[in-house]
Amino acid sequence: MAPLNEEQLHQIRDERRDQIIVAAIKVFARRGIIGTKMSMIAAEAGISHGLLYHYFTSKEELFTMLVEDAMVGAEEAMSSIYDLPGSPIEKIRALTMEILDESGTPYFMLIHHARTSEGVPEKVKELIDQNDMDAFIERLLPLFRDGQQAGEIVDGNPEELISSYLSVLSGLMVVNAQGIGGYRLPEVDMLLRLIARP
Amino acid sequence: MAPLNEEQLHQIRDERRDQIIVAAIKVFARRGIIGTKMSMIAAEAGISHGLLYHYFTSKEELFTMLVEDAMVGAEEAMSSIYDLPGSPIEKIRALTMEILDESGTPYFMLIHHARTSEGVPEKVKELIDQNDMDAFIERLLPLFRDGQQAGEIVDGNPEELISSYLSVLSGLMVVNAQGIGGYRLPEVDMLLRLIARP
Amino acid sequence: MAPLNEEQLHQIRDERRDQIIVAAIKVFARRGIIGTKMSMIAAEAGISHGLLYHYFTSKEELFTMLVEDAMVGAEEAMSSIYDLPGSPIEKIRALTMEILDESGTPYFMLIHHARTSEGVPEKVKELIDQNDMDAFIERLLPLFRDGQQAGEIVDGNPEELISSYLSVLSGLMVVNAQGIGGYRLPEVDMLLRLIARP
Amino acid sequence: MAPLNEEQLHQIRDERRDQIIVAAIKVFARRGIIGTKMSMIAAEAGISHGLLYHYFTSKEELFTMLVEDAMVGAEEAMSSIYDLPGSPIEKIRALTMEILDESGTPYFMLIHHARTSEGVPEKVKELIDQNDMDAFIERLLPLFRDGQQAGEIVDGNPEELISSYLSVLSGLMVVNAQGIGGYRLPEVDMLLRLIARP
DNA sequence: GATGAATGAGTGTTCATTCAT
DNA sequence: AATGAATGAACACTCATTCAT
Repeated sequence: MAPLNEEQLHQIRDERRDQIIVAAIKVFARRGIIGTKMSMIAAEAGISHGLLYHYFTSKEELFTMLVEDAMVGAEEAMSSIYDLPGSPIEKIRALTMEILDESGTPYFMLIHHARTSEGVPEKVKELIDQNDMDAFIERLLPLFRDGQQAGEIVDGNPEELISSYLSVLSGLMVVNAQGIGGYRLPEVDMLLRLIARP
Repeated sequence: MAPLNEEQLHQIRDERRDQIIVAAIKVFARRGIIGTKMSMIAAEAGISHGLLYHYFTSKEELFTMLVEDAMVGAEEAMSSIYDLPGSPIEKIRALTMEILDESGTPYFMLIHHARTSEGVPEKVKELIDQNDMDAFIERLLPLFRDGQQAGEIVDGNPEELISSYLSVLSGLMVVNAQGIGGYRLPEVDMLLRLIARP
Repeated sequence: MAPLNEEQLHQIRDERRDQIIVAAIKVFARRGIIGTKMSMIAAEAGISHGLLYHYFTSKEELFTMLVEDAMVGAEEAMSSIYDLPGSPIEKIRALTMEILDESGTPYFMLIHHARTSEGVPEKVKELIDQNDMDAFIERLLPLFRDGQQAGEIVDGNPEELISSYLSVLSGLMVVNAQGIGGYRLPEVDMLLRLIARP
Repeated sequence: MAPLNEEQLHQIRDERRDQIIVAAIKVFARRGIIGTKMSMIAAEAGISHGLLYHYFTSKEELFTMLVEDAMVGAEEAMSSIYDLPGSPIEKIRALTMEILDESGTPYFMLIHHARTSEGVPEKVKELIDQNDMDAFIERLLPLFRDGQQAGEIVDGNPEELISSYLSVLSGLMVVNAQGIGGYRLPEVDMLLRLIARP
């Protein structure tokens, strides 16, 4: 009796959801939560604003979901480097390149906006504050320790090294995110000097 | 019945203007142009929101003026290091500390917001894009060249070095500006490794 | 391949229509025309909201039709008491119980909402206003006259007696309709004191 | 320095508040909380809708406040009859007339809507459910007991008598509230027969 | 100069209704 | 006939800006 079978329906829904998500990441990343109008997302996704609300209950919910996804994605990226071949410093080089790679930027922008904007549910901010940097440090600690023992990485408190290094990367992503120009993304080799032993 | 003479009135005007400017920098820097409500600035300045409009025609005008001032101020800071004693790298160290110093942050945040926000007249954005980084490079070029010749600074295209270095500093200011935590400001010595010869 | 013959289709149509009508009465009676969403009716009827529009052109049309039906039904109930045995006051007692009986309430609520809501076409309101009470008075007039002559009913203008009595009953239905509590449905004997000679 | 002194300001505020309250009661009473648009209240009060929000945070808050006020007012009306001269039944007659008087109707409509509508904060519904009828019964109990002892009021559980009687009055107000006609407000003497000993 | 009441354009969200399948 | 994705008009609420005092 059903005019569209279960599967077709499911497919449409998934397509639309993805359309919306892609559009939303793009707009949110550029403009933040306050600067983003639902109508912008709808326009970017090529649908009516009403349809957004078939898929997401509210702007807040949509943003929150994206941030959570972004955090999972960031952590996965962080973890994945252990599977890579090479010495610690080479792994860090690979990670650095992946982070600064254009495709990853929107996720970091999302997290940045989540941290600094107003309209974000307190719940999300706490989630980010607690999770974020500490979780990343946790992940990278073994790698940096190895690097220090191997003499590839400068001495000093490894937690501080990691958080400093990640802060630099985050900052670069934020200022570079909008292609609006002016800033320059340093070469990876330059960035590695922050932590690499000469 | 004439309660205030010309001069006193003038003085009040200037005082009020300054109050507003200080308050506006503070709020704009933290929240950006969209996230800032005129009422917030008024509250921060301790005046009524109506009075704002005696001094500035609009939110946009106020923001624009602050950005322009900030750019002048940043350039002055840049220039002033030539008056400092010490080797090139020591001057850069001093500049770095000044930039990252809390008091300077709002100006950079303003410029950052001007670059990335919507409500800003295109005219201002262009002004910033073209002026900003190039002007800074111009200023610092002699210093970096000296450093390279003295063997204190790594080889390579000095313009790229400068813009990379300033991009890192800008990024750090942006992610650190809100005291919201998570990020860590690296030590100056660590940052200097980006450009200093070992 | 012709899976259903004319008659079966017709039967389905009628069944669906009835499902919708029953559901709509229930929801409209409780929540009024504004408070009722088409999706509520669809859910109550166990069908999709899209299907509603195969059977009724609009919410307004559906509501209007129900009200008209309700008025016919109410008038029939009014008339039927003449077939009952017993003295006038006993007939009125029976009518009172039937009206206040839970099953009859939705119809009166519908009429009440039709009278007081906005979305209802003015045409329907007028219909109700003119028809409603006067038609009922017409129907009951012989009964009340008989009762007065038999000394069972208090003296006075019978039209006024009837409309007052019916107003009391209507009011009680309205305030009791939602089981939300607080109000109490008086005993029939108490209500009859409004018109019965002691 | 202040352009309008404290007192003038206060007066304006009070005037506006009252304007709004009067307008809101009128519109809410007629159309309920869902059927009432803020723009209707603004129009009725002769102000812009924006100004409503200088005085009340939200539609819900406005409605809630009115209901609370109405309940206080209703209780005061209830209590005041003890100050009246006359026998119990005469006091009840006076109360009945006051309740049914046109000026009191909006308050009861408000309470009615609060009880039956959807958009009402659960908090208010509970407040009403618990308070409302029981509080009224409490107030009137001594009076009805006196009346029964004096032989003016019929025998039977006085709480039930009171709640039945008040339910009848409430119902009449609801069906009569909109001047839309059809219904008839019974004479006080007729209503008193519900409880008065012949 | 100073205040805050007042306005209205703009944004998030809901829901009746349409339509491809 | 039946479904649910899709649209857009309507409404609550916010906030930059104006203006009487």
